[in-house]
Order: sequence, then structure tokens, then C-alpha cells
Amino acid sequence: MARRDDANGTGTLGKAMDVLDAVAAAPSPPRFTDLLGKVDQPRGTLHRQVSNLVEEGLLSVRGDHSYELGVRLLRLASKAWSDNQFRLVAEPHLRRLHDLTGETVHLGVLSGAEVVYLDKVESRQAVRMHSQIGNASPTYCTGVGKAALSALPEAELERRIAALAFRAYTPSTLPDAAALRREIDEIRRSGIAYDREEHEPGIHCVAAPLHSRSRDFVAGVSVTAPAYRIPMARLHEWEPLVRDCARSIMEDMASRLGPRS
Amino acid sequence: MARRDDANGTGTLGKAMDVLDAVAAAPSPPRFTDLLGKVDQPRGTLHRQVSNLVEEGLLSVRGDHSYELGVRLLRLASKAWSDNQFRLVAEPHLRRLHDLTGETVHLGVLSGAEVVYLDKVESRQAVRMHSQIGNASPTYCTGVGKAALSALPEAELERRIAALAFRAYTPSTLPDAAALRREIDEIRRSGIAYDREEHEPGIHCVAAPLHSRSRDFVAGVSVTAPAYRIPMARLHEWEPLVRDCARSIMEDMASRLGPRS
DNA sequence: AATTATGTTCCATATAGTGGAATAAATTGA
DNA sequence: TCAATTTATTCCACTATATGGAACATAATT
Repeated sequence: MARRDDANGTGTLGKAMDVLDAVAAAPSPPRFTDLLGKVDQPRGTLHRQVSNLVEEGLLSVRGDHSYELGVRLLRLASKAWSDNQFRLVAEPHLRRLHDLTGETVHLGVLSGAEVVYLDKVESRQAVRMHSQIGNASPTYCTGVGKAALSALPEAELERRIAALAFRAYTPSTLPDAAALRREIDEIRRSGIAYDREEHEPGIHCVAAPLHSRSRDFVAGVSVTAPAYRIPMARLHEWEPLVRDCARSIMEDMASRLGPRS
Repeated sequence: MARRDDANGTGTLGKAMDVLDAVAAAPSPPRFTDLLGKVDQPRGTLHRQVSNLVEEGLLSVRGDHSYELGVRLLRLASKAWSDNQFRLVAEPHLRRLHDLTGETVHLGVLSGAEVVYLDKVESRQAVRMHSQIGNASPTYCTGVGKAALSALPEAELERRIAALAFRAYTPSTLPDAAALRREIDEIRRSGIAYDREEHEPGIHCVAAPLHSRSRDFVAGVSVTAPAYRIPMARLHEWEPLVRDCARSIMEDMASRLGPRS
């Protein structure tokens, strides 16, 4: 929810993105006046911004003046996904981790305050692919999220934690910054993060951090499983597999994309 | 390829989108100078535009100064897809069409010169979902593309056809505007479009047009099948099913979203 | 028909984007 | 290793573009 500091460096573009975010965050297609309440812009200004977004195909307007995100985003995202070098490099490693564990494997990267899923490998492909790719979850209550946070340089970590708004998804969701901070320290020591049913009841996972040399992006790999079928002990056994997967993705990145990736 | 008229009404935002398009169109992650050649902007200007896009997460820069589309697009597109009212309304109808035919069903909407796939229903879910959703194909050699074109008002159709650049994907791809024009007339009469292996050899389909009352968007539904297994005759038999599917989606839209959608 | 809510247009003003040129950084070649 | 060359980044006077308050138009509501 909390999204934007009053001042931002990206001028007109930033404002346009604010509008898109506002539409994305709305529970149902917002009308013009709804948006007027959500983004801090005067009528005339917002109206032109929205018109421009519509003209560019980033927003689409229905007959009743309500707005939806436009299909042009789908088109771009499709490219963003299929061309993504990190994902391309990681994919075979994820597949291998899946083969070794038999459970669902996720790859997620840190984006803003959230972790967005870049890829997913699971056996029963009955579930719609899109149900995860591109989805975003909070960092503080997911395996990949906490793993990714642990890979951030200290200053950056502080900044991000300070900006978080904690919400208890389950009884075991970490309640505040202090608890998260303690857990991150532990993850940094062990190189492994757990989600102990902190986001969804009955679902837990093991995850390992992943980052580019320069830390210009941080990510996480995880193996997720239902608690009733896979006990915590098994998750512990998988620690080396997950760690190895993360390590080999990083090595692969380094060798393929040059030492500086 | 042909993308932009010299003048466009969306100012700064439009230019930013041009840059995104240029990155999306590149066969491999372009560097700054590559982009400089593709978008018509002076160095200083382009540099700031790119910086802004990176800061907003719409572009991401790798260690070697090459640019990729950013993950924020995935996040937005995920929302764009899951919230899309048209798709939500259409989904059960697509599923029904799939059950009746046993073959792959597509839903695509017209976006610029292309048709982008909004949904896909197929039995063997082995294929990755993202392999189609958000993908774009030319209008003039796909079933949904031609169907969608046929639903455009005359003036709009002329304009779009004039802007097309024809490329022969297969021996049966329509070669030019005249041939397409003739076929569109036929589709308007019959209400059914065929792709006779015009995009991919061995793949053909039946499609029907679909549009919102006000024509502010046009789309198509199709049943696609391999030619070796499903003969043309069978496609003909499916005509009523496809037409009914399109009709019932439109009716459903009208009733759910109000008479004006 | 009058009232209220909602959407759209206008235009003087200021802000934010522009772009040519200078600087810095990385890469290549001798 | 150092110069030559390519490539990326910064700077800033200038101006095009976005701004926003207010007037106007168009539904919806009473």
C-alpha cells in the first residue's frame, strides 16, 4: 500500500507510474474520481495523465469510465519474461532442484518492497502458470523474500526494513522489524531462510539467497511444500540442495555473462 | 518494426514507451549506443530517459551496460491479466469451447498492428502458460487477427491495413493488402475466419470476431489444431461452436458490465 | 426541471525535459 | 604501459511540455 515518497526523481514518468500503480492497487476498476482520491494530483493534470496512458495502451477505459491496466503491459511483460537473462540462466538449475526434491521450486527477485516471482517449476502443471509468474508477495513473510533481504548490503537492508508495514497473514508471521532483523542475521549466518507457514497456513519452504556480484539485484530460490506432507525435518535435509542450486546459478551467471554481471 | 509516426500526442510518456519498445524489439540486450541508433533522440536526452526508466524499474541495466525490460513490468502485467474483466467474463466460455472440440482455444485482442493473446485453454498443460499469454502475432496471418480486423469499422480497417508490412511466414501467408482486404470481406459475410497454415506450417484454425458494443476494442476467439490430425472439414463443422462462443461472450459482457460496455 | 456529482476542456504560467558540448570512464591497440 | 578510440555520463542555458485553477459540459439524481 505505502508506495511513494512525496518527492521522486523521475518526473513525469514517475507520476504516470503512480497512476498505473493506483489502478493496479484498486480492488475493482476505479473511475476517474476514485483515482483522483488515490493519486495526489489536481483534476486537470490527472485527466491528461490518464488520457496519455490510455492513448499509449497502458490503461484502457471501459464504457462506464472505469479504468483497467492495458494489454500493452502484457505484451511487454511477455518479452520481459522470455528475454530475461537471469531467468534463462537459472531455469535448468531450478528444474534440477525440482527433480531432486519433487516439490515446487520458485525463483523470485526483489522489486521495491516486494518479491516478484520470476519463475516456478512444479510437477502438476494443472495450476495456471500465471498464477505465480509476475505475482508479488511481501518480503518479510516468504522464504525467497527473506533470503533476498539477507543478500542486501547493510545500509540498503536497514532502509528497506524501516519502510515495511507488517501485517499478520498467519499466527507465525513475523510481527515487526526487530523480529525480522533478528531472523535476517540468522539467515546471513546460515545462508538459509525458512518460511514457517508465515504467509499461508499449511505451506512452508526452504530458501537460499542469490545476488549478482555487484548486488544490483538480489533474489532467492525456494522449495515450497505443504506442511502436512513434508515435515520440517525434510526441509532441513534439503538445505544443501537449495544452497547448491543458488550457488550454481550464480556461478553460471558469472561465467556466461562475464565476470561483471 | 514500423512503429511510430514522427509526431505523437503523448509527449514525454510516449518517448519513454518508444525506448521500452526499442529494448523489447532488440534481439539481444542493447547497450546505450545501440539504443541511440534505434530511437531518434540526442545522447543527453536518451541518457536521462533511460536513467528514469531504470529508476522506475521498467528497465534494468546489467553490469556490461546492456539493458533489459524490468521486472516491474511482470508485476503490472500479472495484475493486468488477473483483473482483466473481458478475460474473466470470457474464460468459462473458452473452457466450454475447449471441452466441445478437444483442441486448443485462444482469445486474442487487437493491440496496435498485432494481436496479443489474452488467454489460452488447452488440455495438455505441459506447455508453459507464458508461452502464449501476452505473446503477439501479426494480424494478417492468424485466425484471431483476421477475425478481429473484420470487426473494425471501415475507416479504421483501411488505416490499419495500409500500415501493415507483409511477410511470408509460410507459402500460404496472404501476400498483400489486396488479398487481405478480399479475405476480410469474406469474413464479414460469413462471420468466420480461417488460418490455413498461414502463420505456421501444419497449424490451422477457425476463428470468430468479437467486439465491445462501442468497438473500443476488438478481439477474436479461435480453435487451433494440427492439420495432420484435424482436417479442414472438421474445422468447418466447428464453425457454429466458435461463432456461438463469441456470441455468448459478448452477451455475457453486455449483461454483466452493463449495456454500455 | 433543478440540483448534484462527475467528467472534460482551456490557457497563462512555471516546471521539467531538451540537447549540444564538455568530461569521464572503459576498451582497444601498439 | 601508455596513447588512441570508443562508449558512457554530466552539465546547464534554453525552451517545449506539463501544470492546475477555473470555467464548461455531460450525465446521474431528486
